[in-house]
Amino acid sequence: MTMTFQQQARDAIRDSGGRITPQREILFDLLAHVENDIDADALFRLAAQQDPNISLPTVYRTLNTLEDADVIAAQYVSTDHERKVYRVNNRKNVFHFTCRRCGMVTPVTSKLVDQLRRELGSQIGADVVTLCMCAGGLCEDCRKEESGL
Amino acid sequence: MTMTFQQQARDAIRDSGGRITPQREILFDLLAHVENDIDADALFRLAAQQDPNISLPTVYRTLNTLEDADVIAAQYVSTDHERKVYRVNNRKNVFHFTCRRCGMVTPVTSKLVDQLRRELGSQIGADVVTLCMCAGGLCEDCRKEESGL
DNA sequence: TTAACTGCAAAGCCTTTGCTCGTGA
DNA sequence: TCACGAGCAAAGGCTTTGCAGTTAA
Repeated sequence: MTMTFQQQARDAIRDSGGRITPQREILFDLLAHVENDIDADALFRLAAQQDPNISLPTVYRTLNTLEDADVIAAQYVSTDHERKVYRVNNRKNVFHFTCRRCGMVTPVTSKLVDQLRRELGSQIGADVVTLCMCAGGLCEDCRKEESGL
Repeated sequence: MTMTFQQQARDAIRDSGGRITPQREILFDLLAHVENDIDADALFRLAAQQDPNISLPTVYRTLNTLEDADVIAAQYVSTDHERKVYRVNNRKNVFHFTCRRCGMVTPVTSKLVDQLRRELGSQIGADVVTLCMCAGGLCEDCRKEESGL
């Protein structure tokens, strides 16, 4: 019996004493349909199409609430991590490679990530909930171009 | 024949058309002797002990220059990545676990990291230079305390 | 000489916070 | 009813940038 993301979100928020508002429902819906990651600003702009009065602080507050409730997870993606992105809590093994020359971002995945999470957990006795990884370097094309210089 | 970090830094900067200033020499020396990671502000305060006139923008500019030249690498450490830390380019397998409850930061290491870097490289054909990882969750003590609630 | 660097001050950028009004339960 | 959430505006915190004077090469 699977619960929709929206239901999970509502439950998690209510469980922590929070309330369900129209703005939050909009955000739950958007998050449920987001392909991969989304940052606060992009989410805000999508939400604004449905409710032009929604505010950026509301988006941030809702994202933080959902993050605290472990319904979504935050990661950094871009070359410089300059902005957080959020993701529904599944497919935690996907992370990103950013080419430092052309800036292209490639999603990558590896079974080693789960292995790493487990190893890490037993190493320090902690409960490793989030494992944020960002890889950087030269992509195949840029490597060729640089060696051709 | 090993080169000191200071020499590497000087060479890399000169190779890219940069100049060696007294401020930069101070920073090279400090970086060479830093145990693990250091953030811009901490480096700035150390440098200020040697030259009270050194400025934070100079520290940032030098760090960025060294990062561009691959002499140092930048990573994020704290729970929210709110600040970059820099590290001399070795011991790349060390990363950090931050407890989201007490905020304690534990350095961890794993052979899987190198494995992951290689797997990643062959997966996308890229040259994976940096692999920044940040783990988060509950540390052993906090886990006990939370379950005892 | 002259392009690069420095220090200062200010701007940028993302995110959070204070405050007052509104509203879900 | 009333504590929690929304919007607005402003503050925070780290990092970068514009500018005019200075300096390495």
